[in-house]
Amino acid sequence: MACALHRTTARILEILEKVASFTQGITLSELSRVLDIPKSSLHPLVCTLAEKKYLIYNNVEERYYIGEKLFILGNRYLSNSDILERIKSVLLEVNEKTKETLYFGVLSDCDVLYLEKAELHSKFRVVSNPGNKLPAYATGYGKAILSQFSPEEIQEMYPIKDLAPYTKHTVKTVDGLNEQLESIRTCGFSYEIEESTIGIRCVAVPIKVQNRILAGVSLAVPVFRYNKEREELFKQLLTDAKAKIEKIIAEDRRNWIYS
Amino acid sequence: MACALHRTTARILEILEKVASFTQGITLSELSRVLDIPKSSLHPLVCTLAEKKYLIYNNVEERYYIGEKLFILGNRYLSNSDILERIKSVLLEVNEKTKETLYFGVLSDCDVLYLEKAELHSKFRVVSNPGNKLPAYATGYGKAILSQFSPEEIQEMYPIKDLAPYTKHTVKTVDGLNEQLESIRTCGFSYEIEESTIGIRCVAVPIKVQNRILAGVSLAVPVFRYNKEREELFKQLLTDAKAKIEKIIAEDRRNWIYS
DNA sequence: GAACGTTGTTCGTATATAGGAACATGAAGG
DNA sequence: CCTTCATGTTCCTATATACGAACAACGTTC
Repeated sequence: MACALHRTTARILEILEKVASFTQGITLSELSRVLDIPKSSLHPLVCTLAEKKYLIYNNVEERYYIGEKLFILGNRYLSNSDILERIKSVLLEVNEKTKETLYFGVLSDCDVLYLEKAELHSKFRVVSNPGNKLPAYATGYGKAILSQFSPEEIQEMYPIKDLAPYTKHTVKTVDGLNEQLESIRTCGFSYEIEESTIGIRCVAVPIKVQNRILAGVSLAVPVFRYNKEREELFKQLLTDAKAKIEKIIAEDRRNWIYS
Repeated sequence: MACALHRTTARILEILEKVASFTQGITLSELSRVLDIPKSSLHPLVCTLAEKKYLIYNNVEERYYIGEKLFILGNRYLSNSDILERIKSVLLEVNEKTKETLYFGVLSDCDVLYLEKAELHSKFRVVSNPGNKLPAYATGYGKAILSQFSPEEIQEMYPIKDLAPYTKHTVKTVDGLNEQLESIRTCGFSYEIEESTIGIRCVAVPIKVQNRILAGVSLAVPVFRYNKEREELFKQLLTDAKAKIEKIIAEDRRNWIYS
């Protein structure tokens, strides 16, 4: 796939992303400034985006918001493949047995992207929701996914020595991260103690396909419901879920290894 | 908002939508044919879309799939506004009391768009999922939303006399639909009996803001769990939920009426 | 193995679009 | 009331992009 980048296309995507990042909406002029694109160039673009409902233009406050069409298309990403549906049912099984929250996600650049979540309706704080990203090094299954990379590759991914701390328990250095990854490689499990969310611990496993780690499954538990016996149960259920999910992905006709 | 449409922007959106509609992926040439756009014009566009992860290009099968970025942006549509979060918690309350599935959605063109859903993990067939669209006339809360329009306006929305049947119980004519809408206007509730999904009945209420119906809430029940006593409970809970949701939306600073 | 199909890719120019400058509008400030 | 600072909108042309045609690389078919 040879790649001739296209300025206008890149701009449209920038517009969508920028508007989405402004929760309270953004005016045309403001958008022109932050993207460094002339207003007159932006104008027909945002008009078309609004016309097609990718953006919403609020006339009275003269601000653009993200539109419903992105929501509709975005959800196709999951519903197009029944794989994720089946993966979710595996998560639900574990959820029923443990009453704890399960996550399934993949690596997306240096972050981890939540795809599916299985939880009971709880009043507790949530770690995250599908569609969100968190730094891979700050999450249990993020580290599980990272564990496929050598210390050198990790160094490349994080050129700066110090990792931005997500909570006060987040691993702070690349060296520290590499130590943890080594331990994951030997025992097969990844642990996280309040590194992404205060009050929450995680146990996670990597999901391998064709000997490459593509995804991870994590079980998140409030610290006060965590103990050694339950940890054993979690690990057993996760090992079971891991096998099922790897089977689901392996059976799929679609090629998961692309470059 | 004056509108000068932009061809390239419209094309990019067409590409995204078309690729999303092909579950099993689509090749560049195929895309060129269905969109009637030259391959050479498409090429830099899809390259950029793939580069930015709005599409995924599978090298080995030479097919484009919908990418993760759309999923990420799409979910912002919901999470950007805490309104929907709060609306969902209202749905969850009703769900806990009834153990039945709740939907919240809005009108999108002539269809109804599911935004939120509250359900127990059940083995039952699902009516739909957030992000999906169904014909408004085939669903309980779709008809609740439609009930704000006069028979003349409905005629305009559905120029053809016969409505495409979704199931064998779907209302078949515009006149029949108008009769149902009249009854909704008088009693305040909308009923659906296996019109969108065989085996499922719905009771729904319209959500009014500034005297305009903007959305609807629906409670979906398997037919065998439906009876007159429960219907009374459903109607009472829905009336309660309706008031809460209308209050949530009314308190919001954001203008929900834009044109 | 030659002929035809498919795929993606490249190139040059005809054409559509980008963007500076100017304009219309309204709100805030002196 | 005039000025200043926002907003969105329009116009014209320099410029970037679209697209036909030709190409390369595979797979099938006869």
